[in-house]
Amino acid sequence: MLKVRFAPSPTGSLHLGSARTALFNFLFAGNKKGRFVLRIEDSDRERSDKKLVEEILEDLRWLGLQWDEGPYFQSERIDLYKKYAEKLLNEGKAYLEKAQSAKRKAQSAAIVFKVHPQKIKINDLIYGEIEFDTSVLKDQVLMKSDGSPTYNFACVIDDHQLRITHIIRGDDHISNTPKQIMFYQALGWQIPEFAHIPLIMEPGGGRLSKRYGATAVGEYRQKGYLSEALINYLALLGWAPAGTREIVSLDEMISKFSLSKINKTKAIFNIDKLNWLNAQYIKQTETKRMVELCIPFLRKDGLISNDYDFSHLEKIVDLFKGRLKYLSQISAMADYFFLPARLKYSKEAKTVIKKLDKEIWQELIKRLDNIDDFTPLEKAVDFNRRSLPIKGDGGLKPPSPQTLRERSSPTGFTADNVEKACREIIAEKGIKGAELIHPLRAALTNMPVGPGLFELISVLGKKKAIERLKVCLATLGI
RNA sequence: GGCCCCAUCGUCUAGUGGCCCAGGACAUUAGCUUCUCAGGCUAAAGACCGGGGUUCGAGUCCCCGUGGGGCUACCA
Repeated sequence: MLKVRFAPSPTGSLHLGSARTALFNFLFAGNKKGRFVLRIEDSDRERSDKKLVEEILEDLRWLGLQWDEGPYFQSERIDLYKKYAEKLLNEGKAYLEKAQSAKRKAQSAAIVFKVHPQKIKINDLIYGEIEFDTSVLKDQVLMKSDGSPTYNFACVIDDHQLRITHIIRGDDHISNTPKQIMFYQALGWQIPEFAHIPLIMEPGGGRLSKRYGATAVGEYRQKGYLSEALINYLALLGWAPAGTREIVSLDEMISKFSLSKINKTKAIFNIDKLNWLNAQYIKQTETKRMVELCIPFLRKDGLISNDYDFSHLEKIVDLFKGRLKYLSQISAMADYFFLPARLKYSKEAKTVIKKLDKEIWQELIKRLDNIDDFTPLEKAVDFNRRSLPIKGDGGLKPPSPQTLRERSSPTGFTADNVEKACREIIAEKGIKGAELIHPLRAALTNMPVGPGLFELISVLGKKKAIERLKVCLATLGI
């Protein structure tokens, strides 16, 4: 049975580079119908944090990288490491070394592995043949004097015990491989296959670090990246499916995945391309799901409360779906749909608004007001019948006129009708479209940019639109 | 310093000796679309690190140089 593992250490949040390592393990296991094991390398008690473990698990689940087995914790397996270290000690393959410094005086001795000179050759599934000479290596500590195992030793014991067949990890571990192979040899264990994947670098060169920007998966989630987009981007960094398509689903990646297609070159992280991919995914996503994804951001920014109107949100989100790079942008882009009429305008907005004559403003309000906001009654009844989620039509109570009015679809106040009204004024007053449209946008949104104005007004609704225009004109003394 | 790894447009990559005067994507620039921005569409610009070999033929194989990265902990 083919088995791989992902073994993060909880000394920090899940890093993008680690996430990519997890992804490649996941893809390989999926492609080969093997098992994907999760192991937490928390043998360094001082630097490990329980809270971070939970966070890492959550990030992995969010990414859709569900493991088949585990998580195992190294901290719970100390006896195991000790047992094998003592075995090597008894066989004369390791020796005790008394602590040198005064600081470690009270502690017991470390168990140190005796390194014998030899040539070790590995056949890396990505890099190919690599040869090492162990004569340049110092003797290796197995168990520290505080009783905890060193990384390389614990790693070997665990990978063997867990029957890991393929070790896929970052290429910063290449130099650790010969050390680990010596342990496998000394213990008489079968050596697994190795595949080292290149690290992710930051634009200036050097490992991707906080200096550059967000490096933790959680930060991208919080900013409103879709997990599919992040996965897609990470996969594309160092691996390319056949063909020229860039947007690839997780299932497709699994079926097409192959370790031999992974590049040996380290890849530089590029936020622009991630943004582009994320925008593509946002555009593709069904509006209903987009609303659900946006709700937490709108709530966090205090724009909606518990009793939001889902169908209205759908219309708003639809307006911005094609313009978002990531979800958290929605609040700043769409806040005017949620906030009360504006009393303060930017200098630029004021200037634009004042360019339109008072009488045109008045005419505009009149025309908008003349657009019928409600569906004829019969249609409204139909609409309600279809939309009320009550089983068995027979038991349906006729809605009150009040409910009917509230629930009726505002089919009259459409983008088309709003545009018609505006175009009429434009034609009658002999002005250019932009001369009316820009001030109107500024008055309604205080923004120089945004979605198509007529659609925007339609979604804003007749009542709100007119109220805002009136408040605006009063405030600016027009 | 020692050991190990890597090297195609600014970035991610395709390319496994002839299909490559090197293809795609992001970013950039220009045009079109339009009420703005975004988007969409079209086009342009842009790379085989350098030097030696091998071969009829090299981005592709070998060597050297240069550059980048990793390891060199009782960190993982």
